[in-house]
Amino acid sequence: MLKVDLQMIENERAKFLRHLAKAGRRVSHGREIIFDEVMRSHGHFTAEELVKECLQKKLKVSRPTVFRVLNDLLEAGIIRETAFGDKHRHFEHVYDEKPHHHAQCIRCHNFIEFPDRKEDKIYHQYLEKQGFKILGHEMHFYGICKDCQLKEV
Amino acid sequence: MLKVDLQMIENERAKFLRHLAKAGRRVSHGREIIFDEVMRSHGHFTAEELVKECLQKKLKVSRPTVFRVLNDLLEAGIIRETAFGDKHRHFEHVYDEKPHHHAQCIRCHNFIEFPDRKEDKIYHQYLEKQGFKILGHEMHFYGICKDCQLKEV
DNA sequence: GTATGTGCAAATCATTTGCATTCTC
DNA sequence: GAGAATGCAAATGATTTGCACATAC
Repeated sequence: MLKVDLQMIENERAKFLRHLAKAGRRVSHGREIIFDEVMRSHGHFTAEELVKECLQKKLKVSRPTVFRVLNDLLEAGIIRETAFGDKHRHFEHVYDEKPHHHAQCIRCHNFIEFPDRKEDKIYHQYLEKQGFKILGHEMHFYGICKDCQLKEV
Repeated sequence: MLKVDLQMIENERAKFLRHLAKAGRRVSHGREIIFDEVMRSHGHFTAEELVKECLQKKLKVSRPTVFRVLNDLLEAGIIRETAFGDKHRHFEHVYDEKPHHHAQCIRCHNFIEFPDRKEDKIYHQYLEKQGFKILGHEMHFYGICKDCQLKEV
C-alpha cells in the first residue's frame, strides 16, 4: 500500500545525522536502531507501540532510550507529534509531505488519512482578524470504520 | 463576555438529576458542588484546573471526587471531552450548542473559539466513500495569540 | 438500614530523570 | 580519554482504585 521510498529514507537519515552533528550529539547504536524502526512504521504510531515493537524484536534498546530518541527525531524534524485525546503520545512521519488529516475509529482506534483541501482557509480570516498567528492546524474526524461496522451485531 | 444563562444552567441541572436518577445514583454533596463549579467555569477547563479551583475555595471535595463527578457529567452529556495533545484532560460544556472549533496559543495555552462553518463537509464525501461513519470532528489551530506576540522581544 | 458516595492512601500508566556504566568520537 | 548515551531503578504527574467510614434515600 504505502510504498517505502528508499531515497526518502536516506534523505531523512542524512537530515537526522546533520541535526545530531550540529548539536554535538553522537550517532549511537540506539539512535540508529530506533531511526530504522520508525522509518519502517507506516503512518501513525505511538511511543508505546514503538517500545513494544522494539522489545518484541529484542532490539537492544530500553524504554527510556526509545523516548529519548523520539525527542531527538522530533527536534530533527523527522517526525511530528499529533494531538489525540488519549494518554499516549502520537507521532507521524514528516517526510510524507502532503498535508493531510485524520479520521480515527472509536472502536479499533485505527486511522484513515485524507488530504488537506485547504477549506480551513476560510477560518484564517477570522483568526487573523483576532491577531492570532496561525502556525498550523489539525482536523480530526472520529467515527466508526467500515470493518467495525461490519462486525456490529 | 460570556453571559451566564441561568435558565440554561437549570436545564442542565435537571438533565444531570434525571441521569443520576435513571442510573440509581444519588444527589450527593460532591456532585452538587462540582456541578456548580463546572457551570461557573467558562468555555474550556481541564480536570486539574477544576481541582485547583475547588481546593483554593476550600470546597469540601477531594481530588478523586472531582474526577469521579467529571465522569458522571460526561455520562450525563453535560460536558464533553476535547482532544488536546497535552497530559491533562480537557473538557467543555455541551450546552453551548453552536458547533465550534478551537485555536490554542502555544505560549500561554489559552484558547480562542470560532464557529464551525461546515467547510469540513467537503471531507465527508471522501470518508463516506471509504465506508467510514462520521460521528463528529474537531479542528485545532495552533499558533501565537495577539497578547503573546506583543510580549515578544 | 442499605446501597452509594467519600476521603485517604496506595496503585496505575505513560513518560522522565538520576546515576553509575558503557560507548562514540 | 572526555564527553555523551544507555540501562536500571526510582521519580513524576495525572488519573484511578481499594477500602473503611460517612451519607442519601
